[in-house]
Amino acid sequence: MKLGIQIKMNESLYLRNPETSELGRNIIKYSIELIHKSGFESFTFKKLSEAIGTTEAGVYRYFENKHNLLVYIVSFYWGWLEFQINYQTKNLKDPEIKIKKIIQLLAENVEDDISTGHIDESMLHQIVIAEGSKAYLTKNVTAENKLQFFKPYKDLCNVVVEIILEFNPKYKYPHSLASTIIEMAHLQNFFMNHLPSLTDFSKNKSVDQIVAFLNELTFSAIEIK
Amino acid sequence: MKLGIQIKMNESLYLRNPETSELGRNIIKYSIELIHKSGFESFTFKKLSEAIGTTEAGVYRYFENKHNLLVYIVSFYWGWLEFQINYQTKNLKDPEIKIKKIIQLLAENVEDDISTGHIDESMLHQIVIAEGSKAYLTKNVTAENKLQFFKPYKDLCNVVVEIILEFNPKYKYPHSLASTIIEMAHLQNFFMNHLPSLTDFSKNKSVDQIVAFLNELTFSAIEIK
DNA sequence: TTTTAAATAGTAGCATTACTATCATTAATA
DNA sequence: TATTAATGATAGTAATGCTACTATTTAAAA
Repeated sequence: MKLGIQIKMNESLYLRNPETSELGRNIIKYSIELIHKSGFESFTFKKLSEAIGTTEAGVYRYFENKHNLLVYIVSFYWGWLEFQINYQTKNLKDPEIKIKKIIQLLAENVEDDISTGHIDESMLHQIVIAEGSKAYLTKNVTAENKLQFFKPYKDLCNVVVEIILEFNPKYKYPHSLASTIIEMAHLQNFFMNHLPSLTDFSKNKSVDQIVAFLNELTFSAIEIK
Repeated sequence: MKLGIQIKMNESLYLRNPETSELGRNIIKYSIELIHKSGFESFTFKKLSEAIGTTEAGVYRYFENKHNLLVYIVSFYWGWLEFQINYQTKNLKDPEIKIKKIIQLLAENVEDDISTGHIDESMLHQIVIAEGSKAYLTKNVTAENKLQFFKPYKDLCNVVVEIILEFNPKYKYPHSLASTIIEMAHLQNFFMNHLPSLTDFSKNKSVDQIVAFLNELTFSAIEIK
């Protein structure tokens, strides 16, 4: 039996669970490829269905629209990342080491995780960097938030909050700092690669520099004076 | 003679300078209103032209597409904000006070600045919070960056960089910290209003808390040990 | 085994979006 | 007055986003 991570997805994200059929899994697989290759704006269900070898209507049976599909794959990423973080920090006692591990996992380039079969986490990571915030930057945030569209993101944020408070229970802004770390791990990566003058990392484009920046920023903020 | 701030816009953003005609100024004015009201995704040149009382083709004579129009109004905002920052910090000597002033100007709700006539800066501020990052989160960033689409943003970032280095010339990440402050001044505001559990500001929704968070974060990062 | 219903796939179409082209009219300028 | 530039009106095209309907396969019940 093959060992696989099972990430339970919010049912209101889809019309039919894409994990339950070959077509469904292909929708996820090829949408990741297409969005990665040409960006979310130029991505359409028409192009996706042609890539898969099905029809537009076939895709619409699984997802109401491309926005929900984006939220689905982004949510999958956050769920997967939370799993990685829990797995890789569960034996660590020192909250300082845990935070450093988390920052590294957030910022570092992902290698494809074979345990999830058809999903290429490395591509997914790139998508979340470039398109992730489009999941919540819409006029429907409030409605979608009520449907729990952003729960995986919030859950991840709360994992970070807990460890920040473990390090310094008196720190006043654990949630804002956690969301700052998560967002900046991605945004500084995007800037480094596309708008390097907004960062200090232009020389060799290594994520290690982002990790160093975030470590300094985080620990100088939460250290107990 | 009426005193007005003149913000020189990048010419490759438009086909015809919208500042030079009534129709052009209306395009800017009503696009800010419509994007503010219904969001950038649902904004179309058709709807805009109907709001103005012209035709779609009329709008297309000024802007190649709605993306360039978004970049135009977002750029205007950054240019306007840089002007405000320069104006309000020019007599300050102490870099600590300057940084605090900048953070306040970045995070605080903008009141409409009558000196720019048809442009409502308060609405514009809301748009930049919710839609601003869509200006650069595209597959064309590199090409658009070469055309200087993001220069006003970078210029503002550099203003912050200079003052950070004035405070602590040895600080290693002035650019990344500056872009973090700018992005977070907006994103924490968005989260506070729409996804409050990602922040620590849910109670009374005051931007003062964002200012306090960013001040602490910034000065703990750059203080000389 | 046949019948029948459920699930799934494919076809076709429509309204909107994102643009482009043409031509007449008006306003500004030489 | 002639010329140019800006606007307005109208039309058209291709792509997008989505829906309704029809055909086919599959699986359960008779």
